[in-house]
Amino acid sequence: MKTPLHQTIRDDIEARIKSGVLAPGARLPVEHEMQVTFGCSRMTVHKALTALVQAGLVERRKKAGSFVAAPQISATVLEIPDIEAQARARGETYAFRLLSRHITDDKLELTGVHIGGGRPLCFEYRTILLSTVPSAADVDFSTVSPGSWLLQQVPWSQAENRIHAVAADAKTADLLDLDPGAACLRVDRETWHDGQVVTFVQQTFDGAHFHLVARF
Amino acid sequence: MKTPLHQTIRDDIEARIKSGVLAPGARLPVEHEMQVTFGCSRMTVHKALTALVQAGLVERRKKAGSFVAAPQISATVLEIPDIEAQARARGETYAFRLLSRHITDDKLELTGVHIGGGRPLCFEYRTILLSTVPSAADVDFSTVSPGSWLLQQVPWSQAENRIHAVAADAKTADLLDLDPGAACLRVDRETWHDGQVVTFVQQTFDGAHFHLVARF
DNA sequence: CAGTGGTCTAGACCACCAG
DNA sequence: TGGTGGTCTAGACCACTGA
Repeated sequence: MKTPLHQTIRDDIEARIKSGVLAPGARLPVEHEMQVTFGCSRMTVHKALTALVQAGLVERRKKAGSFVAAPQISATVLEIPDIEAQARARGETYAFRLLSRHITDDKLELTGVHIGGGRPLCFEYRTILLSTVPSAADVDFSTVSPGSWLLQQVPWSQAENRIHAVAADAKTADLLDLDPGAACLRVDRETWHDGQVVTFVQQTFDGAHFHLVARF
Repeated sequence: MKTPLHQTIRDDIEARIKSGVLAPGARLPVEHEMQVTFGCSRMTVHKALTALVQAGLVERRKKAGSFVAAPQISATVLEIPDIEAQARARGETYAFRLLSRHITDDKLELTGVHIGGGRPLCFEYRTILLSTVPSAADVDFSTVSPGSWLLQQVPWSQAENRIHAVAADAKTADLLDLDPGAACLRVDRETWHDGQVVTFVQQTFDGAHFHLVARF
């Protein structure tokens, strides 16, 4: 048997929940019982149940027991696109074309267009906080995409993405080769590191040719 | 000490990664060493490291060791809105107004508007597969939102969400009290249960007053 | 081949909290 | 207050895989 025992137990219970045999609110056997039915130690049962808790399928309360959790759509995993990686994955060329560069106070402001396969994919407006990333002032972003540069400079930051639908203004429409007023998907991402804001970026995509996918 | 030891270990390593003391690619001590430095059993160290692997901060390879993972923007957690719950959370009244109901073959087609605080929040077009949920044919959705009804009927399904930006057509604009052509955020969600499609829903939101948030 | 992580055991003590 | 889950131990064997 190459599949771990705790995985087998997890799958067994998960199948019973997803098939509806165990309805939401139903009580599961206590660890001591399952230890007997599966013929293993309590730790192994516990590991399986802990995984189910983290998956959101089970809720556990001391003294009360373990219960099938109430279903919830709320939390899904969203794949935020790495524009460069996506373009290259399609076998297309990729380039970042810098449009403007401006320094005010301690902020570096950039605008540019991500180009894949010769076509404009995304308009980007970005500010980089020089107080957090001073070296950004000396980088030539006409050859390097600021996104990938920052990813290497400031690892393991936290980010918040806000997803909007906006009408393309004249400038954006021109750059993305759209009709003015066309519906666009805009992703605003603020990135933090160690409590300090690193960068804020607005990325605007053609709504007709771009969408985000989130799976549960 | 009320915080678990494995949590302490996890936090310790996580802090060193996020502060940059441990850069991406850096090798972590082997479990046997950490067991000594933290003065605990190997299982406890293992539990902490396993949690870090699941969080995507650490990668582990047998014989090679444990390494700080390369940062990745790609995977974030998106909070798919429960329209009714959100409205009620704001202290507003909520209602679902059924606009049309139509049965073709084995599909039930519905359109309706989610209304919160007296204002239209979202236009919804939905198909429910009667072969999967036969009882849906007999439900009066003029009093019950089909989304919440289905959530109770078919627990623990899987879903895929696609997020688009679209221009409001005349009908949608009228229903949502928008100008025709206004940019709207549209969430298409297909729901599965046990390999069978349960429902497909298109929800259209006013882009000016609605956005999605995804945190990492 | 040997170092490393993955898994598992058979116990133990404790905090919590519903009955 | 006793049942339940949360945690932890000090071992053990094994699978994998990189040096």
